[in-house]
Amino acid sequence: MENIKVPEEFKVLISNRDKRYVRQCSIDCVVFGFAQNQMKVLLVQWKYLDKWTLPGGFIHQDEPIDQAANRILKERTGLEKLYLKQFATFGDPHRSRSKDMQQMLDAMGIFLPEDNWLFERFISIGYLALVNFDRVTPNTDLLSSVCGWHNLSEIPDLMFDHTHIIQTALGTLRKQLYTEPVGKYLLPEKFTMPELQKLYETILGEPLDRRNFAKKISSMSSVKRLKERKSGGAHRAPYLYTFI
Amino acid sequence: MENIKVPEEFKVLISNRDKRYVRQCSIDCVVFGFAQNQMKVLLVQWKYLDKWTLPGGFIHQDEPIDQAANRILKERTGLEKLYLKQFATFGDPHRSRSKDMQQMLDAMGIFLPEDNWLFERFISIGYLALVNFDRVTPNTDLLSSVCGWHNLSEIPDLMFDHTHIIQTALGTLRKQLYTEPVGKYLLPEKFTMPELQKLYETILGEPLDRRNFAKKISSMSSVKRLKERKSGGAHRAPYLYTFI
DNA sequence: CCAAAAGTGTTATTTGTACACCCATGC
DNA sequence: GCATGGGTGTACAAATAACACTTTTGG
Repeated sequence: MENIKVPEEFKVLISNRDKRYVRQCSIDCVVFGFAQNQMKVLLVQWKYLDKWTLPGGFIHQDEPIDQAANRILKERTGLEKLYLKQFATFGDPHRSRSKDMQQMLDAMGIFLPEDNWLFERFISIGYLALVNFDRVTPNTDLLSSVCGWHNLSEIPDLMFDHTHIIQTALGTLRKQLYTEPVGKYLLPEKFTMPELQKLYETILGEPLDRRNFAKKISSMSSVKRLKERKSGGAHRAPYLYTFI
Repeated sequence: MENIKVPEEFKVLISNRDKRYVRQCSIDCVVFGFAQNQMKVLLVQWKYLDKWTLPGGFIHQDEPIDQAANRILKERTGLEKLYLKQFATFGDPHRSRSKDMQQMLDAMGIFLPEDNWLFERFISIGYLALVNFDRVTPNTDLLSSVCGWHNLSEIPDLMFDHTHIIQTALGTLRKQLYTEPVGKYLLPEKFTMPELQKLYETILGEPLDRRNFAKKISSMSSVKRLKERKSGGAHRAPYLYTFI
């Protein structure tokens, strides 16, 4: 373990937590993207450990929680503005599983007293984000070796209760499908009706009728058909649409 | 102020907070009841102060948050089982308004250092409860002089952001009106169709058509019409219904 | 000209909404 | 017998669901 180099500033942070952060509260973000006809979730892999988590962080003492979630995701995705909504708060006392935390610290060669704040119970506020896949530049930080997309259907083993958090977020997204313009955030500015339909089918996990879907979407005032068509593909060129 | 008698155990609790509770996290409950054709909200008035708040409390370190909310409400209402759902988490850094807290302590003749935990920022998890008005026995505790029902339309000035929390809870309740069997929790076991309709109209704040309402409710499999009618009232005796 | 995808319209069913008359009861 | 509230049905409109053919394009 001696050859592992843990950044000094990290050691300071975790061994002597400063008072900048709200105690025992954290934020976990489920960032959904859509690409290659798959729903994607942004995950972070921890250095010195082969485990993944959701991107998350802590809340500054003077910071609104929505703003904290935005800050955390700006660091991870490079995006300043994105669809971001609180969807649930997770407060099982065993959700943080200090064993996972211990394992991570062991892997880094860091040994902390039992009363260190990292072993405290955390209550986590879950945020659901929708982003345009192509605009995201996943960023690592001091503690993470990889930050990247995973297919929602092939999520690796996650630490803590993060699998459960993703499932809850997906349920929330499904409920909101026809009340929030999810395509506006998940698709590029211009998109075709079949692309939008595929997005809906992927989120719902079931096929939809093309004609009824087009009718339903066309009745939404926020979706506008452009004069252009998407050229380049094989077969008949589909119209492009955009959200106003 | 010298003649105010503050319980000794309370002084111990607030001046030297024990480690039983999760730091900087609290729970606030919006308890809705229905009586006299009015929506009611349970509020607590603080001793030595003329201000009201929602019933709330803190979370034990080893306690799931849903269980904490249940414990808090059992103390306040006497009810073990009630409809109780997390609906949002409130995390504005100024929501707890330490000025309110200071005023309360001043009124009690208690002077605490600035770094006392009571002046910390609190992030509060909002719970929405639906209860049968008649089954509730509102209870006071060490710190509260009154715990009682208020008409939702005549809520007094509340401390902190509790007015906002109630508004958010009401919005949540309205959205859930036709997906959750709210009558099951807000009305007595047996009720009439006009009573149920009045409940819905009160929550929505708008009149509904009698025939269409009855049709809609009758199509729900969870509502059953009994053979009995409600006797005693003037005019034609209405049928009784119940949730299965 | 053929395969593959995109565009479009009609019908039947269900759901929602508007609306009026008769019935039971207490006074 | 009348005022009040409770029970019920029908007709129209809107939304939903099922379903098939034609057009465009590349190869």
